[in-house]
Amino acid sequence: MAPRMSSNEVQRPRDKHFTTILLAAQEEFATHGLKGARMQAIADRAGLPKANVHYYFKNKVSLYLAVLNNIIATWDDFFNDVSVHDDPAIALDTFIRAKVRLSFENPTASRLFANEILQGAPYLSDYMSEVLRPWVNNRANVIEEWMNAGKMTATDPVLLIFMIWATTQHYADFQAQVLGILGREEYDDDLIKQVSNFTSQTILRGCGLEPPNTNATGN
Amino acid sequence: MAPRMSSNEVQRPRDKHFTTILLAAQEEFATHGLKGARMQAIADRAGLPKANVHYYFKNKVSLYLAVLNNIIATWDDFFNDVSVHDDPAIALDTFIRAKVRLSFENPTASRLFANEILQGAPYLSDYMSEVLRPWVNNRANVIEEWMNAGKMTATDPVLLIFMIWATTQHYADFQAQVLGILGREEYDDDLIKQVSNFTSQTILRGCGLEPPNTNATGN
DNA sequence: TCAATTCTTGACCATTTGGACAGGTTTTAT
DNA sequence: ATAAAACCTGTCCAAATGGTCAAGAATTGA
Repeated sequence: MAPRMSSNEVQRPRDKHFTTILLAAQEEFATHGLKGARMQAIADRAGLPKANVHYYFKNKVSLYLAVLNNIIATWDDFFNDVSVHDDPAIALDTFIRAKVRLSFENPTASRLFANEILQGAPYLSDYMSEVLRPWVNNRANVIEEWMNAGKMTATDPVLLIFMIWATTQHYADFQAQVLGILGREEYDDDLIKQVSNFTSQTILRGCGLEPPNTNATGN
Repeated sequence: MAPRMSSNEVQRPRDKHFTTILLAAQEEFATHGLKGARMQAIADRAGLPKANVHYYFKNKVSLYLAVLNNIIATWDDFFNDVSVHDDPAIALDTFIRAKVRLSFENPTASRLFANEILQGAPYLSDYMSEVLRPWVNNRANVIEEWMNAGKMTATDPVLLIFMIWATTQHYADFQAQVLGILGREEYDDDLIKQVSNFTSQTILRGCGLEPPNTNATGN
């Protein structure tokens, strides 16, 4: 899965192609899924002959897995560090805004995941049960303690996390629909701000929290 | 696209195969998208030889379009009939619950749409701009009048519709993820109820509305 | 009854697709 | 300098795939 490296594990300059292919594959897989993706299309996106792609990646599935792992490794969630002692309004507001920004600025990763999950998450079932599930439960506990402390309305914290994911990822996964309905050609900073504000305010209010001052936060 | 019919336009018994194929294709396209879907797989799902599928549908794209049109024709939205004179809390609650129910009980249609939009909605751009866009704007106007009348908090009504879509469809499109995180094998009525209540309550509160009594509505 | 129409399907074909590979070029280490 | 290692790619191939077709079976209308 990784390129052959010299014994001291230092990446060589040539291995930039490795990254190029990974990104090209991410785009192709994100729009067409595993079965729908074409190795030739990936090679074209990368600007390389197909045989060169096969030099770096044994076959389509291993390339797909490399892309998935690469995305997962990149994720470093804001919400990780939040604890009971933090202010829930600020924590959730920060989390939501970060997710919206990610959706607008790096939609392909989100789309690739969406595609994988639409197909029944055949290559992510382990990740789901062994990584994501514990993460969600852990974060849900923090939210629950906020609720127990009377800092916010008591509801299901897991469903709250689902709601935040759904609303924010929507702008990555359904970009074509959003743009079509808004009658726009592309996303711009104004829309990010608008969506961030709306989403944060509506969800926080929905949890019985007072949204932090919008003008003060500035994004 | 339609099967050959006798001159008086009455469907023959044999044309049940038409529907069978349409449903089989819907499942295959929902999980693998247009490019990823295999005609043989559709034939297998339908329990028919591939050549028979081609008797009813000229080629893959025309079958895909037939499925899309069939789904769109099926949709009859609760929220269509709502007007300014209705109570926003009841109208939105009803809308949200209907969408949740649809997501849980007929997820394939939602997934097929998700797949199409992930690919950039190449076969739905007309539908987006000529049907969905007017619909959204029209419904947004109703919501806006509620806001102007002080019946609910003033925010962006279009983004509110997006939020409702996103949160409800999430349970259809990301079923594999939801089940994986909840550690369940399948959806059940309890979860529908739980999700309906949570989603309705949180979004309504987020709009400054008092959610209708949960126990009274019964679903 | 019987001819016209509709439906069914095994066999087949052209193209696409994932992938192998050999022979060559470039880089690296000594 | 030179051998070893890493990298590149044109060419090829077997399998998969979308789609055709002709011959036959079933149904229909008169």
